[in-house]
Amino acid sequence: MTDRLVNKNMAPRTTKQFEAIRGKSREKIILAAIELFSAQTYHNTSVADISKKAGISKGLIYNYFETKEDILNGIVEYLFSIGDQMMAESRNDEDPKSELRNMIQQVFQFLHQQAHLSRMMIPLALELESFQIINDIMKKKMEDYLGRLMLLFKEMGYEDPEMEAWTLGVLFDGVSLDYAVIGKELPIERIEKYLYKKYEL
Amino acid sequence: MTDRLVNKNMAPRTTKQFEAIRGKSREKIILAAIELFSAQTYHNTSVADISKKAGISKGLIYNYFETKEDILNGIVEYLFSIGDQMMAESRNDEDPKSELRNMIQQVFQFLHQQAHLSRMMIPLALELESFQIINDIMKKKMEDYLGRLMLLFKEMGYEDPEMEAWTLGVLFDGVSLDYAVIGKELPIERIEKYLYKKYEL
Amino acid sequence: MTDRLVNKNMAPRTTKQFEAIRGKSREKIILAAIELFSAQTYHNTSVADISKKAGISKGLIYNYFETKEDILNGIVEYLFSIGDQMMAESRNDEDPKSELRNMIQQVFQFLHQQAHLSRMMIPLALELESFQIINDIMKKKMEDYLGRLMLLFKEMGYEDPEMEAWTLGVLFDGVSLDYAVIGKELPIERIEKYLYKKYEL
Amino acid sequence: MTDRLVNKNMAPRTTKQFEAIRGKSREKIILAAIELFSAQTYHNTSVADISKKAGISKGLIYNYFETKEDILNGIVEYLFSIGDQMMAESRNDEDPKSELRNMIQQVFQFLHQQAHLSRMMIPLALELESFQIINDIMKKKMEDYLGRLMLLFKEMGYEDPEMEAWTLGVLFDGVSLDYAVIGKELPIERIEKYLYKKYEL
DNA sequence: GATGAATGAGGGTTCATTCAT
DNA sequence: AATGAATGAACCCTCATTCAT
Repeated sequence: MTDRLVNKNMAPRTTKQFEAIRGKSREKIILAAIELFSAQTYHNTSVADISKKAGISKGLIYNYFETKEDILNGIVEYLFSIGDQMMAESRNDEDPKSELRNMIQQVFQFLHQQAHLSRMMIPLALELESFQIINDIMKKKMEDYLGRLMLLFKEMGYEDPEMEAWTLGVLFDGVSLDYAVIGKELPIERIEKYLYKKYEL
Repeated sequence: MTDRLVNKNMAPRTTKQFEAIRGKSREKIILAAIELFSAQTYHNTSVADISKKAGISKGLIYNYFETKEDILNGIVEYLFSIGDQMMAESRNDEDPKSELRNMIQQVFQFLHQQAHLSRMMIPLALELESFQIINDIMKKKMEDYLGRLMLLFKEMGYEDPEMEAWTLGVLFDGVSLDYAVIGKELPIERIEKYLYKKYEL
Repeated sequence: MTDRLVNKNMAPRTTKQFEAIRGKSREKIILAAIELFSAQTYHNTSVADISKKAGISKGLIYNYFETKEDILNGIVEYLFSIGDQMMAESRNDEDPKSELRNMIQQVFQFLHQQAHLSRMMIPLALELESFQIINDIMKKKMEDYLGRLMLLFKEMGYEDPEMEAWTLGVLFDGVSLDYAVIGKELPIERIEKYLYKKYEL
Repeated sequence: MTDRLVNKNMAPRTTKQFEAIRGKSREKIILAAIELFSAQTYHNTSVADISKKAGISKGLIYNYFETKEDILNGIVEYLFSIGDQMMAESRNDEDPKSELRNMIQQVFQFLHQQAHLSRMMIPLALELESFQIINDIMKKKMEDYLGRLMLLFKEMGYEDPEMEAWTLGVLFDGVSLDYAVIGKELPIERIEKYLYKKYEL
């Protein structure tokens, strides 16, 4: 009789084991929720739908999230933890032009790969009162992003770097929205190239 | 001869009168729905809410609209009937520069006055499957709009009028989205001026 | 074609008609709830149970009561409107002895006929925090009742009318509790007679 | 010779040790349950609440009790084992007057110190069908108690000792109920004194 | 055209209980 | 003996829609 067998029959799981289980279940729920919220809206997705897609019971979701809305918080955290990583990677301080190029490239890459996320996040961003917490986080991130753009335009010698940054930021949001709405009919590749040319990158 | 006697003999007029009454309740419903959907989302607004705000009974709504979703069609029709009017007025063929200026001005004026409409329409545009009809209409309008812009940029001698038009169109959508989300913190006046300067209008 | 037939096919119900309908449904719900709460506790009775016993749909209950708890308020109001009537009738100012006799008689009559109401109200009275509103009403009624008893004992020349009143009031509650718990095994008739003898009524 | 070695060879002692451990967890559960049921009702207390307050896991509770309801049986047993002890102590056969005084004193002392227990037990006693077992035990105890009172009143020469006993017993229950409901606003000290005076103790 | 009572499916959430470890 | 993740039935409540009047 090995230790493992003894353990199996007599001892409760260790804290570490429980944590591993919890992590896995949590992620299953978040991934299922992202998929469904993107495809059919937060409001048109029931907790039962999520549990079904995640392959778990309805009740278990409330072992990990306090409310359905709380799942959104989980998603936002999850996405930003990925997003932050991505942004950090793009920050090569060589020169402003190549960094700006990187930033633009990243936005369009993101659209190509994760268009469904915009489809999920935009409507939520618009429900101001309901999801204030999410909005606060997004506003903070946006400011960071804009500040960075402004700095780059300043270094590149633009006359009005602030408005230049705003316009580009707004354009990014426009591209996200339009791509989410009309999809492939939006010529994102050509828009991307047009931007490189415009900023001489 | 009283109205009532006339009614007895002249069916067409009666029908018209009915339509006038119908029209009044219909419009009340649409206006109430616009207000509520803008302020608190389609999904967070109940049919009872609409009837209360419109000052009519819940049941009456189903005399004019088959379902709650059908009210959306009504709203879209209503808005476009106004929008077309607006657009026609801006079309002064004098010269492309003043027309472009008019178009930009109109977009920003609309934001100032009707920001809540974006807050309502954007999420709906994103619920692709549910509101395909709305989407089709919007796509058509968008094409008209883009075509017009392209023509103007061509007349103004731009190198790549197609992308120039797309970029401006996308930027308009970005401004709408961002203004709907962050409101007054978006410097729309300065963005507007920046555009006039950029296109030398 | 009579007026009635015309009415039937064309006009909405009058306000009065609606009120009549509402009154009937409301009472059906309250009576069903009293029966069920008495027999199996507030907590062991579901809203579905009530609707089933009342012969209506689950949803309709929320047309008349905001929450399940609100049904309790309705019950308390309903019972007190009956109770007040009863108490008013017993108040014959001839002489204190006959009035006290009436009051005692009433308590015991009530027990005989409505023992199940104690079974419902006592547990609720004990859930202090949850049903504060109900408790407030009951405390007020209790004070009135005690005040009345005190006055009677004073008029009857008792040495310590205040404690005499308290003791009798407490005894009433004890009888209610014990009768609710052990039922017929409590010799209420003999207790009643014993009280008449004790107070020489 | 260490304890562990002893265990290997002496099964009975091992069992005892296990029971000691079992006992500890069992008691922890019961004490936690009493505290919670008193403060917030049986129905408003979850098994999770109990396990948290007891400082053990949810699952462990089901090693000691078959169901949540079964915990109630445990509580009743526990309380009566204490109650019996208390009652035995009060039984000083010197003379009936001092014993009656002792009994009254004990009831009021109990109220002062353990009012929360009434708040827990009374609603449970009223849920007849669910907790029949508990009720049976209580009825038995009640009879013993009443029998004792009757004897005392007989020895003290009262005309109708049976009704005298019932009235006092009922009054005790009324005091318990009212104290549980209105708390300090019930003048229990004065009621207690009033009883001593009434029975000339 | 107009009313609002009535329905019933479905939504979010809780919780006693089980079970692998 | 002990843990807590997992289950699933049940609960309260909402709301689009219907219908008698």
